[in-house]
Amino acid sequence: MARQSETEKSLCNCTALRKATRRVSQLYDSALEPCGLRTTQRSILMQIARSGRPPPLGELAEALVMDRGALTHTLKPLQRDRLIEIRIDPEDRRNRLVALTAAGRKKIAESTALWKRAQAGFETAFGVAKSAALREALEFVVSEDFVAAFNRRSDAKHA
Amino acid sequence: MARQSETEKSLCNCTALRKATRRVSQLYDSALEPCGLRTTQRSILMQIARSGRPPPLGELAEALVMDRGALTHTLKPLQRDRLIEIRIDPEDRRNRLVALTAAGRKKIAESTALWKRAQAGFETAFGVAKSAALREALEFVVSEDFVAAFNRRSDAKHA
DNA sequence: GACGATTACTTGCATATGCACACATATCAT
DNA sequence: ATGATATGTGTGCATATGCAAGTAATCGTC
Repeated sequence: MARQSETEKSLCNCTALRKATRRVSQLYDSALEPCGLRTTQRSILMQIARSGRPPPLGELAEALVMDRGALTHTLKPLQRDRLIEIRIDPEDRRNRLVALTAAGRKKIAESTALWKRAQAGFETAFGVAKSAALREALEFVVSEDFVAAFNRRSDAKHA
Repeated sequence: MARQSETEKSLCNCTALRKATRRVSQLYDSALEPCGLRTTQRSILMQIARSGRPPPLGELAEALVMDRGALTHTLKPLQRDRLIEIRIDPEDRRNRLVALTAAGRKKIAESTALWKRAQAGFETAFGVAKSAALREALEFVVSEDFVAAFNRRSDAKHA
C-alpha cells in the first residue's frame, strides 16, 4: 500500500557517498584516536610528505580536492600543534608554503601503525581487490574528466 | 631518485572516500543551489518522506548513518526555515518526532528536478551500471556486516 | 511506589568544509 | 613608472559532523 517513495532506498549517488564517508571516517578516526590525529589531518600531513617539498597552499588544496579557504581553516589545529609550519615563499610572496616540522614527521610515523590497522580492517571486510577497484573508481570521480562529463550533461541548464 | 613515499598516491580508502565526497557534494550542491537546499539537507527531507511517518530522531539518524547529536544540529536550519517540525512523541515523551511541513514537501518537489539533473550528470559521466554498482558497494560499507568484519580484524588491538 | 539502570535527546566544544569578499603581490600593456 | 588584471590567500559566516557530559522520561524490581 505504501507509495513507492516511502519504501524505496535512496538512489542518490551523493548521499550514498556521504553516508559511506561518515561510517568509514568514524572507523578510521576511532582507530587513529590514540595518536590524536583525524583521518583528514593525517591525509594532509601525508600529502605534504608525498610532495617532497613544502607545497604552496593552493597546490596542496588541489591535491586534496579541497577548497583553499577550507584548507586554511583545517591547517590551523595542525599549525597550533606545531606539526606544520607555514612560510611565505620568497620566490613569490603571495604563496604560502606548507612545511612539515620534525614533530609532524614524527606524528606521521606514530600514526602509521594505527592507520595500517584500520586499513587492514577495511580490506579484510571489503576485500583487497575490491578495495583497490573502489579507490580507482573514486579517483576517477575526482578527476577533471569526470567533472567535465558531469557538467557537459547537466549544463543542459538554462544558460 | 625520489623516495617512494614522495611519489606514490595515497592508498587510504578513507581519504579516497572523503576526496570523492567533497568533489561530488560540490557538484550536487551546486546543482541544487537554486532551491536553497544542500545535498545533506535534501537527503534528510527525503529520508523523512520515505519513512512514511514522522520518525523519531534516533531512527532518522541511524537511517542517515549520522550521529544523533550531529543530526540535532543539522536539523536546526531546516527547522528555522519551517521545512520540518519537531514534536514530542506523546507515546514516549523522550522521543522527538521529526515531521515534514507542507513547505518541506513543497521544497522536496522543487528540488527534485534539480537533483535529477545532477544525478543524470553523474550517471552520464560514471555510467548507469557502474553507478548502481558503486551505490551497492557503498551500501555494504555502511552495513553492520561490514563494520563487524572491520572491527574483527582491527580489534587485534591491545584490549 | 521509590530507586537505579536504561533510553532518547540536547548542548557545548572542536574540527571539517564551502563560498563570497577583502587583501596583498605579481604581471602586463601603454 | 602606473594603473588594470590576474593570482594566491586570509577572513567571516554558515552548515556538517562527532564526542562527551548533562537532562528528561521510562522501565524493571523489590
